[in-house]
Amino acid sequence: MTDLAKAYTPHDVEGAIYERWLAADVFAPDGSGSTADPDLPPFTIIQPPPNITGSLHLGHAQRTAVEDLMIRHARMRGHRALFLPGLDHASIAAQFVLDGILATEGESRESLGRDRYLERMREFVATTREVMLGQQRRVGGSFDWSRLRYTMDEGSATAVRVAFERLYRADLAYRTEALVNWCPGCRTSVSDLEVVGTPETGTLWSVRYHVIDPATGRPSPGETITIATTRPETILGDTAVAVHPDDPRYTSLVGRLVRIPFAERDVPIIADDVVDPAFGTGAVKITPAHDHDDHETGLRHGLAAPTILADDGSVAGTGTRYDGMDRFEARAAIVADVEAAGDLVAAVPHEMVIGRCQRSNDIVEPRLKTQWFIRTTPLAQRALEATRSGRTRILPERFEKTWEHWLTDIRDWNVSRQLWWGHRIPAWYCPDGHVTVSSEEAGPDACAVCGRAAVELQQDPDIFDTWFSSGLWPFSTLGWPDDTADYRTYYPTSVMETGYDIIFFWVARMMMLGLQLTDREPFHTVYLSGLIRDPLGQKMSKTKGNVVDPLGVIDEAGADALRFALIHGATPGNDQRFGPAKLEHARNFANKLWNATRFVVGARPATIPEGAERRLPDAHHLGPAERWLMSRAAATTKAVDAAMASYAFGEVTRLVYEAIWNEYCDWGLEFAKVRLADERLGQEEREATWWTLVEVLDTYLRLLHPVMPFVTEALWAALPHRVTDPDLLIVARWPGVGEADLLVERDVTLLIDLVGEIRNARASARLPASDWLETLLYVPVELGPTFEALRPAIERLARARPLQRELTPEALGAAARPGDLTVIVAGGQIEAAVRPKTTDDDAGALERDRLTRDLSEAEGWLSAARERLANESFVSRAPAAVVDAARAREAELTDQVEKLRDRLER
RNA sequence: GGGCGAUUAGCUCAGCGGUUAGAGCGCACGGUUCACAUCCGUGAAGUCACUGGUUCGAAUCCAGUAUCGCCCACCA
Repeated sequence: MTDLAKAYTPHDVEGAIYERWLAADVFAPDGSGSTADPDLPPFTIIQPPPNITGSLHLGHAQRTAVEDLMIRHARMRGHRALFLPGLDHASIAAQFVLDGILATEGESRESLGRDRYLERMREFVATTREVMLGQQRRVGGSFDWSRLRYTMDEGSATAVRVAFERLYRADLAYRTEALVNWCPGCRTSVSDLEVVGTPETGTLWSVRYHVIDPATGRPSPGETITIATTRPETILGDTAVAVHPDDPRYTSLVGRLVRIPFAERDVPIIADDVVDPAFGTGAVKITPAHDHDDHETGLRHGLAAPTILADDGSVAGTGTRYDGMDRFEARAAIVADVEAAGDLVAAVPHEMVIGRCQRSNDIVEPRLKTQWFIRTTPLAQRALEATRSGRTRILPERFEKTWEHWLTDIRDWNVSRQLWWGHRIPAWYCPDGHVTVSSEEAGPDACAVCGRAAVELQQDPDIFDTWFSSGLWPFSTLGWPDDTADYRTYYPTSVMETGYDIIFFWVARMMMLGLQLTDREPFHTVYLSGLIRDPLGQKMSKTKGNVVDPLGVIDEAGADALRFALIHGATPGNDQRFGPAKLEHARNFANKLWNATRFVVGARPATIPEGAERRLPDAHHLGPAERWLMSRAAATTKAVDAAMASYAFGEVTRLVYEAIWNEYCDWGLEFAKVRLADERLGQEEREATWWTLVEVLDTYLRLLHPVMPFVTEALWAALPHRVTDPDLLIVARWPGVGEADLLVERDVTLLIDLVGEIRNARASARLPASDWLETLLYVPVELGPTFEALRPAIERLARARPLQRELTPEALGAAARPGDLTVIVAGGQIEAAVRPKTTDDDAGALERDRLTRDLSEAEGWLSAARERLANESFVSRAPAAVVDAARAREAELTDQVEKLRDRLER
């Protein structure tokens, strides 16, 4: 049982509660503690698996908070809610981390060799994996830990092999020599997505090539063609010079040969449309093995494509003195040599976009390699159909445009990586070059083409892009390719929540692979969160040192506060800044809730025994405040349901925050305090009041639970429960929408306004806050019963006592004295005269100031309202309800102005 | 070169066709009333970036402009 005598300390509350949930086995949808209704469809979220070598950052915490919110809501609604946790082996990222550690030990990938390196990686990963999992627990994610998965576990390995084999058989995976993005720093190819275009100022060198005299086969004196290049080292790989076919400057040279410096190779001058005559010199060197455009050009013209770079980015195989130099060293040397030869025509600064490796920041070199590719166009077509048909929805909707654009122009996906940590590509090659793809764990028995024995086959040394296994995540985690019970029950999943920054990397790949391999959309909704930024709006990064550790935040303010802060005021797809102010706001809210509950529990009338079974408040004994509370709870529940249905989670927190703080605590508890202490009331009334507080608080705890699971669970335990309630809030039912009582809402709102106006009048006149002041007041007959029921509370909240009620406005006017403060609520529906203990000129002047201010304000609104109603089109075209409301408003303002004028003239 | 987003109170952000545009923080003034000073009360503070248009009515819809940010793109 939660000890409410103590002050709220999140740390004490949270640790114990997670253990209770685990012990009760409520996380698994089929766990012993589940209260799910098997007739309802299941609700599944497969969490984007965090990197196994990483540590939790705010982005992870946000992800878990949002996903867990949806999961807990679905669970309370009675769905079998599966929140499947996982870890990603993060091939290249993990190797990057481990390589850094090895470097400090004087070791390297090469020094260890593949087997020892992988052994070392497995040890490393074994130590890091628990860190991330423990952190996910602290955030409060209600994961089904019994279904924990890992992208390098056996299930994933099988899924990867089977997926690849099926793609191969469907001719959607192919092996070919192609230009790939090579990162010399990482010694692997990377996908187009991992190349980051970086604007930089380079140099555009103009170099004179010598044209060959066909008669002598030697450079013709005086005949040259000047090419422009930003990468002079690639001269060594040139196999042509291209000009535009319609460029008159070069027409005569087309078809001639030109000598490539240093390489001493004579290559043709060709004509091709790709050349822009206006750029540079209008003549382009063609290096088919190291440039995307040139590669295409080379294919069109049947050019050779010599590779001039080694894996580490050094020049190799050119037979020149540059062999062995790093590419940038070679560049400098070549420029110097060209200049020495008198062939450097110009060198001008040039703004350009350089492709850098997302991981190592090294400059990526296009390079020819024989690798595996996924044929994406047919897959993308199906993915596009999924969103176009609405079978899968992307939120916020605007990202569908980005999605469309990318999938429409998609290029084939290079999935081979020359790394070690990851899933080995299940392709074997026989000495004759035949390819055998097999999903068998032990590999094929024989070459699929020529039947050579397995011993003669060599497996491809490469591994898959880490996103290949991630792309299978929604179904590989549920047992696919086997037709398991989990797969049948929980696939397709429901919502895929992730950051918009990996929509292509991951979401698109899951969609493409999911549709191809399972024939279903892997989820019906993609919810894209924004990124978390620091208080200055900068992206959080280790190098900037502005990364916030969620665990530190949780230690300080609690996971509930962290979750609330991350969800409150955020909208999907929009970045949000995160700082101490938001966290403090959230923690204060948790504290408020704690104290409110403490009050309710402590306010139990003595006639109700401790531990009494929950009772619905007896409708006959409810006062207006109680009915108001119940009606407001119904309205809030309805609004929260609407917000949940539209994934407006920031709106959910706003609604519940306001209902709890500004309605329940500010007014509900204050009204109740008076009524619970009112000796003139019967036992039934006092009990009904208390049961109302319990009932409404119970509703709000349920509504808030998905956002702040720990504190709500702890507090709920301190409230009496219904017989049908489970032991834990996490598996309790989401509240139904109760009945609205609009009449009582209107009346109570008026009386709340009255208290506010009296307080305002007193504060404006600078009367001591603690004074009880004699007050005369007029309340219309129809409001009478409500007023009388709340009179003791109004007296106390307004510190207005004695409170003398007059029967008519005229009687009030006659009884009021000069010096009394004038209070007019809602155009005079309620009026009051508050009598200061002493009158002085200062107070009188302040009072006149206030009334004058009120008057001019009211006059402004009134003239606006009249203008509006004077507009013929408004009256005839606007909906009747709007016009009626405007008329009522005008009438009210007219009264207000009249009364204020009257009062000021006296 | 395309595309997207943002621009609302001093700051951080909600709101995205209907009376007087909201919150938190900050600010000013006042509070030791038995849930909470992680609190309570009162208040000040905004031509909703700009220009046009649609509409009875626009912060909200449309078009354009400006500034900032992001994504995509093979011009050497």
